[in-house]
Amino acid sequence: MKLTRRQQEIYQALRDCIEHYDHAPTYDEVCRLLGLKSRGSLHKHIQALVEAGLVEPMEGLKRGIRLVEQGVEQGIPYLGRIAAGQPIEAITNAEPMQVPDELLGKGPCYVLQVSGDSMIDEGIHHGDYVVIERQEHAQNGDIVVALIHNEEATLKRIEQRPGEIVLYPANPSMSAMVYRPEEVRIQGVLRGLLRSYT
Amino acid sequence: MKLTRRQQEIYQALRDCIEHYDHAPTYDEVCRLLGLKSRGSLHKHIQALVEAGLVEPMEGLKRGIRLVEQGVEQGIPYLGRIAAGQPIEAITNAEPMQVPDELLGKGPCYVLQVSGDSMIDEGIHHGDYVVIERQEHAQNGDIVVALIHNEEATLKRIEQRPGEIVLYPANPSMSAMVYRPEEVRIQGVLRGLLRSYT
DNA sequence: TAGAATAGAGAACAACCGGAGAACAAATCA
DNA sequence: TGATTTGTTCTCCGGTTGTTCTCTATTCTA
Repeated sequence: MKLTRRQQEIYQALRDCIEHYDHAPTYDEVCRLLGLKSRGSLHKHIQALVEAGLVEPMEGLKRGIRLVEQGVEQGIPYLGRIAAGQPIEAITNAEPMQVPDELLGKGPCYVLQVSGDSMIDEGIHHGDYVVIERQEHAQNGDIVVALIHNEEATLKRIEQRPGEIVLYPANPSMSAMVYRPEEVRIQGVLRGLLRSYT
Repeated sequence: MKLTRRQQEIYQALRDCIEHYDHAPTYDEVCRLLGLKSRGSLHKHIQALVEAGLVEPMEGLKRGIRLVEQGVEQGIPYLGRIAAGQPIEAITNAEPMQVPDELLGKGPCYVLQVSGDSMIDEGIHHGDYVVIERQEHAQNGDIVVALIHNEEATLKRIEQRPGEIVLYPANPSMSAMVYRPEEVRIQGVLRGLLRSYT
């Protein structure tokens, strides 16, 4: 979305205004500051800025005009290695990582680095980065991040049957594990994979 | 598309003008700056620049004259599937693809989609995207894009011996191929891999 | 030298932009 | 609660701005 000249002007004025004040200014205040006599006119401009992603839309609830924080290309949080034996939420040190849109799911995602070769037959190697969509349910056959006994996180293919959950590794030297449903928590579903050869 | 002398002049003036201003200038402003008295005259020149891809077309909207941003955040060119049997340079339809920095080499790179399962034991599957750094030499053991007999491009692990080049697939049902050095051209080295599970 | 290509002037036009203001509903205040 | 503020939606209007057109002058070329 490209801004017109007036929209740029107003965005600038808005930035200045918001630095000076420390509360979110109302339409009337901004109108007075810009010499506008009609809230309706301002509203059209603000609307354009909202669509351009520069101003927070106010869903009827909050009042005052707020700018969106310009978090420069945040990326997806990288949460460390999997098979490290702790729940995903527990990891706080989440530095962002740039991931192409094609590898993302629809919902919130995070990135883990794979440790071990338990999924080698699926082409998932030690050291690969996997993109995981955060969700607590999965379809049978999905590859999921599963937290077992609330302490060990692992990447496996899942099969959910009445009364039991089977986690299949993809490695001939390892065998499938069967759990009771309450022993396993799904923490996300595999959506993408990245590998660096350098 | 070739520009006339006047069109080049105007393009230069436009660049300067846009650096000075901080907003997109209107036709009238540029006319004044160039000493033109008619918008219509300028319009013809701008139109030529739009067709040359140097100025953004303004699709009926009135947002002033904007230059086309060159090269910023373009992404890596996606050149199509490998094993399609044609040299990489021959492909012209190169739409950009966003690739994380971690997967890039130092030099210019491109992206191919893998066709076939000849590298399955290396965890490279049919449909995966590979990031290739464009270079004509490789170290033994590298996975490279090799062009054979100037017509068939393929992704293989390379072993260069005196007088011969061996290309190893990573698939038990396929065997290594031996070529004379002049039969094989290296077109790039594997640097990264992307896979989507959606 | 005739004709084509290039440049500019100017008029006419339609679409867009920016603004005014009224009316309304929801949130907030007294 | 009732009154006021505040965001939203709507219509209307005038000026700006991009576009299109015709006409003319100049330069280049065959």
